[in-house]
Amino acid sequence: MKTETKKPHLSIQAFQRMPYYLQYLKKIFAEGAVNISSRLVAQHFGFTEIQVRKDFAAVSSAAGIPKHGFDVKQLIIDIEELLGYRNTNEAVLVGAGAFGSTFFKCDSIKEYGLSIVAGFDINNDIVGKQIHGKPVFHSSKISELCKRMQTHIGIIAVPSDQAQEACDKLVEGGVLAIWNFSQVHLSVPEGVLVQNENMAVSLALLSKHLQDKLKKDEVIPK
Amino acid sequence: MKTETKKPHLSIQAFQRMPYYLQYLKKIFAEGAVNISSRLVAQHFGFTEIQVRKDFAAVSSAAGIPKHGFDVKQLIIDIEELLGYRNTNEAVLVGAGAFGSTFFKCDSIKEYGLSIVAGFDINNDIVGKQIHGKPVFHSSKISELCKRMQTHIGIIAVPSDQAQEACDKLVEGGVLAIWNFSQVHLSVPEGVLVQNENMAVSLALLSKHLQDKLKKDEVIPK
DNA sequence: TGATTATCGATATTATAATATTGAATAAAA
DNA sequence: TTTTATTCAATATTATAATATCGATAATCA
Repeated sequence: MKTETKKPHLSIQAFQRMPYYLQYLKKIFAEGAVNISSRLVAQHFGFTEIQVRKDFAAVSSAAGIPKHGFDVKQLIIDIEELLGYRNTNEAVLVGAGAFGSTFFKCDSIKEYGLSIVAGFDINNDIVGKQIHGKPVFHSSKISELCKRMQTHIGIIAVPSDQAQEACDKLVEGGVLAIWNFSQVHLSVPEGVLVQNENMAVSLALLSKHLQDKLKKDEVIPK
Repeated sequence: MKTETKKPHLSIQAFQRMPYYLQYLKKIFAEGAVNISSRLVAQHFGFTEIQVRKDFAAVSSAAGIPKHGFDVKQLIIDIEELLGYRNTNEAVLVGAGAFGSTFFKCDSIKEYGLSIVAGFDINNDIVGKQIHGKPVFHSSKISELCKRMQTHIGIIAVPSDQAQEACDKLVEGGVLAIWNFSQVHLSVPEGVLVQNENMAVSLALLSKHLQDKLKKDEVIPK
């Protein structure tokens, strides 16, 4: 009898932990592990085991077994399914300069189901050329080409003052998800997702921790 | 009489919004704005005005004035102070290959108070050379040189299977904050911060949104 | 076969963050 | 000077996520 367990709600936070679980599970599976307990997983990541159990319960089709733990292989299948690494998504890149063009040669992107099919830029030195085998068009063509190619993902790697304009063109071209590497907030209509990758935010967190730490050690030296 | 307002607690979420506020405030200040109301800021970012007021209250030394709003210049000063953009932090880069070396030429990093002073790698083709004027040493020297240079920030840009080892060496060298671009969880002793920059996580979020969106539009076409 | 123990799932509690409500303050207009 | 519109601050509420508690289950061992 198949006990089709109703999956609990998966929070955004939990969703973001999934790639980490997946990477770890794949590693221990390759090393021969068949079962894994929530306690061991929790120890590895520094989480609580309750959290790990809840996370697994929210994605897994098979329940854990007392004294045995969870089926590693099944978990891998379920998480890969959830993350959608199977189906490949096509994306375009806006801003193919020094920073942006690194995306063309970045292999790990492919691994996670993203394929960059074209680049756009306003610099005439690179427009019309190919970078790592991918064509670079002028930015004025963004909407037109996105529509024609049915592309739904856009990567923004242009300077901040050009980001909103690039974003608008992508949206006009039917793009539904934007990976934003500029440092500005992007306004988009409802239904379009902006995923921000903001260096300034990360650096602020690093810098704050460091300042707090150094100040503390100064006052209370061991 | 100076009303020294006791600042409310600043949540991590709120802290991460600060770089966005700062960028926006600087822009409107350059355009001549002296005061700004929480409503306008909220509109720009798609936040609620209550949230904006709370965020500002948590960092600003000056309260907002009814009918006038907040002093733009004062906010800029307060947020810059909070984020620590004034003082520069020195960092080392582990993994100076195709991806890692882009950090050397990345200008925006400097702007946010980070200066990369050296790189490390295990590839003998680049060890001993200079990339964009910065020396690249062999990875076996990480701890030793970090100690000598008193560096407290490390950037990890090596393949996943080498990340934990690199991390350990940095920690041994006295590094207190690690910017992790690998896709694995890093174990560190208490007191050391790991800031993850995980492409897999972002791509998962993008991919999920897209799948949900496309599936929905398929079922309920407009 | 029965006791033991590791591990699970479900429910309850607490912590954190976002939003709604209310009343007060202030600049500008009447 | 009084009124009005706007915007603020403080408190209360709700939403979200993390953690703690407890009873149940299944493999192991006596």
